[in-house]
Amino acid sequence: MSVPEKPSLDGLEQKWGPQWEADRTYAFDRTKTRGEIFAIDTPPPTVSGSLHMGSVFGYAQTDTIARQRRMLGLELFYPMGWDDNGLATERRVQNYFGVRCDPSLPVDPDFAPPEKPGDREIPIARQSFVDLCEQLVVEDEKKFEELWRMLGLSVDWSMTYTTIGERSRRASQRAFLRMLARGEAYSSEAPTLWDVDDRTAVAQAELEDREMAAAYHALTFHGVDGGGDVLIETTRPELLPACVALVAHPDDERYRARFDETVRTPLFGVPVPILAHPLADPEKGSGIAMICTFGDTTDVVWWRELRLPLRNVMGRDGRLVAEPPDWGEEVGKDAVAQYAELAGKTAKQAQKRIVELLAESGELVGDPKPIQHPVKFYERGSRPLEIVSSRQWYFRNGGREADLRATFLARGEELHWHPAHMRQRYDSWVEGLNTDWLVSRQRFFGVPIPVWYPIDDGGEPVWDAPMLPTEAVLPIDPASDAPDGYTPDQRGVPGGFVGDPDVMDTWATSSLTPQIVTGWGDDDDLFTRTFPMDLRPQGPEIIRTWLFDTIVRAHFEHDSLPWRDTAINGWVLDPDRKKMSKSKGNVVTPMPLLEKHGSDAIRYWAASGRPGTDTAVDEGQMKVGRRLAIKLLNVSKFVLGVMGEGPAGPIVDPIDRSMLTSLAVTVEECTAAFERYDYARALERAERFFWGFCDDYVELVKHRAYGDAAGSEDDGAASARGALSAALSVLQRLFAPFLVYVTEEVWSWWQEGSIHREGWPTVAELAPDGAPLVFAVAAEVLGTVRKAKSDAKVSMRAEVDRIVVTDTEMRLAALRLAIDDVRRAGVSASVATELGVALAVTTTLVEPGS
RNA sequence: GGGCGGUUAGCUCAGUUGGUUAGAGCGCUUGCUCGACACGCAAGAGGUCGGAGGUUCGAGUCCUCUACCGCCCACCA
Repeated sequence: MSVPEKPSLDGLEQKWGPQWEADRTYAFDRTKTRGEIFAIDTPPPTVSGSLHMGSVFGYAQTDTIARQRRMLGLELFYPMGWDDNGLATERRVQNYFGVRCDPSLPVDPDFAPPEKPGDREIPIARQSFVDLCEQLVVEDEKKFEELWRMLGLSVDWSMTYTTIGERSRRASQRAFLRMLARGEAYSSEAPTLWDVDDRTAVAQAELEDREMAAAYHALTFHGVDGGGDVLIETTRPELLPACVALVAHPDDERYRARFDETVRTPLFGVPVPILAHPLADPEKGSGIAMICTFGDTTDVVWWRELRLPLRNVMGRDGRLVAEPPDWGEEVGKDAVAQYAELAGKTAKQAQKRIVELLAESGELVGDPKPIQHPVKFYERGSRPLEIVSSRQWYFRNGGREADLRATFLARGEELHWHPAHMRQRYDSWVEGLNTDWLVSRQRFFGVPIPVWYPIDDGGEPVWDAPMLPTEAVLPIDPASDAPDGYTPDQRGVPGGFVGDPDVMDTWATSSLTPQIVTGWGDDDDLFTRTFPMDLRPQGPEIIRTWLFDTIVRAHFEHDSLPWRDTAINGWVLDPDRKKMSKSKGNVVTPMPLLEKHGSDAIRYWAASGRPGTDTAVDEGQMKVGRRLAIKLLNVSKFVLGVMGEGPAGPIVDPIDRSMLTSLAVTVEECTAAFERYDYARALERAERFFWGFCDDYVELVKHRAYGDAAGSEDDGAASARGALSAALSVLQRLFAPFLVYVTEEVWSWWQEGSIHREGWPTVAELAPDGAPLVFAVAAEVLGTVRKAKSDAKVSMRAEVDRIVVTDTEMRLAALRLAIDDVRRAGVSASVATELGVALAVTTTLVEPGS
């Protein structure tokens, strides 16, 4: 046994981190079988610069559960990954180096990124861009691992994966091919939500609404064959050249007589029909809307259901296309001339110009009326999404099939949610799905879609006849590999082939993390030992993406859930309880806080946040955690100190057994709480007992434990030492999942091996038959004596002549069993008891000088 | 428009199936250097548990209505 003279928290991270690594304390033993393993599908954090407090919060909570399960004797399968593929990384590379990917450029072998990003982004070849992405993520991932190690996450770092890594690409492409073979993946030319800055399609799951200022513009459509003018209101007058119809509600009396009539658009004079559709809202604007291809998703529904023609004007760069759409033969040159005023302009510029033109022609009625309305954005985007028609790959997810939606709702019910109410978010998301999952992205740093297309004799790709690789050759890159039966020089020539230019969305790969980490398809032995996994911990904001998508993939591939339980952590708020966001500049970075308060203190803060409950970054709470850790150092030093005074045990004294019984109750509560994934309650229970143990029990028995009682040694002293050491062992282990460094330190003072590989405390190892009242009453009496001394403003060491305790017979009987400990803890000459109805204590202090 | 969560001491939060004078930490006040602990210890002040009604012997805890805050979802011309 070796206890430092002056215990300290400083340097514990640097001392134990390398030790755990050297001892392989958290290494996974793959000889264990499925029932002996607890498998956690750890979220791979997005690699985009730095981790934030929200990640620290969630991962620290998960780690407490991992550690408690490990102490229960389960073998932890707990790998960490980095989600480095995708647009987040591309964005970061663009900003970090000041470059932009232009896939039309050839590779410049001498290319080197600028020292500092310039004012204008430098266009570079695809491969050069991908190289920079790979270079930067390696840097970032090093920093991420450093932080996680400092935080004390008990992952097996030898199993780390990345979503751009070879294993992930192989799994992702294999799953894609299998879904294609089963008809769960398909490609289709269709209207698609499009980000004009990133120049890629985006999925429903990546949308967010933002309140934007706009204005209703009232426009006159002209009746033909004697029909009167029709007034419509629109927020997007610039899409007038894309107008294909007007639409009103079938029951709307104002327009009922005019359905199927033709009117002509203002400025362009294009004939369009007036149609009826129940989605038209009589309350909105003038009750009749213009349908354009496409202003919003409602236009898409109308266009599809009313079988309208396509008149696209919006280009993929967010500017109106050069040529006007096909308006039919009877529309004259004037219309083409009017359109030339708009061609090449952004939506905003075009709107300004067309409003001027409409005002001049007198077809704009009154002034535009400003409104605020929600507009769809890509969640990372800065300009509103447009809708363009394009060929894309989709995975079926129930967006177009009610049966499949019902299947996924049932999967949601099958999953155990912690807290349970988080399932509501899943349900409302699945119920609200309206398209299949769009997985292709017109981007560069991602898993390529493993498909080629033949090129016909006319030089056009045959999109409907994709050529596929065999699973054995995966992963492939269709941009550099050639399909079977072709040679590389046939790329891009008639009769040759072309690779699919797109990559998969990052979620199309990260939705396979359970398959990737468990070795699906690569390591069948590991797979059967670990899949389906036990727990998916994650944040609430990615239920609709990561959690749902992962369920979709496992359902199709394995006809099962990917995991049994999910624990959804809360959101982290800034110290003023505002949502943290980079744009607000209130993001708190973790490393300075870890260095200031210590890892255990940060973990304590995180574990104090209830499951699923939003929690503010609170340095006060971190200080409390630090204080707890210090207390654990000191009380451990005390207990181990008195153990050096003489033999420990057997535990025969009633108050010793009473304390241990009370601790046994705490152990039960902590164990039950952890079973429900409620680490916060477990911490709170352990902590509550611990402070009572330090403040009351230790004070009550310390004199006896020192062996001062009847000279040298007696049974009482041995009993106290036995109880103190039994309690210390249990308490150190109860705190081990939370305060990982300090518990390892104090454990090392008197035990062999890591505390993190010790058994979780059990009721059986404590005295389950003590009378809880003995310790409780003794502590209460001691408290009143302390109050008397405090009121008298004297030291707690001040001598007392006489303590008289009045209470009920039952409580007095309990007290008598500990009366000598109470007398000495109170520094009193005597303790007398008197029968009464409730606790009352008179404390007679020895007069100073008497 | 639909749904979920929250509203308890100045602040941040506990309060498990309804049960004696509602808890903790921080902050505040007053003391205390005693053989674990001044990165400490002890004691104290401070709340009619958002509002209204109801069930019950008894409600912070259950029911109804309501206000406010946060979030999720929604076809948003």
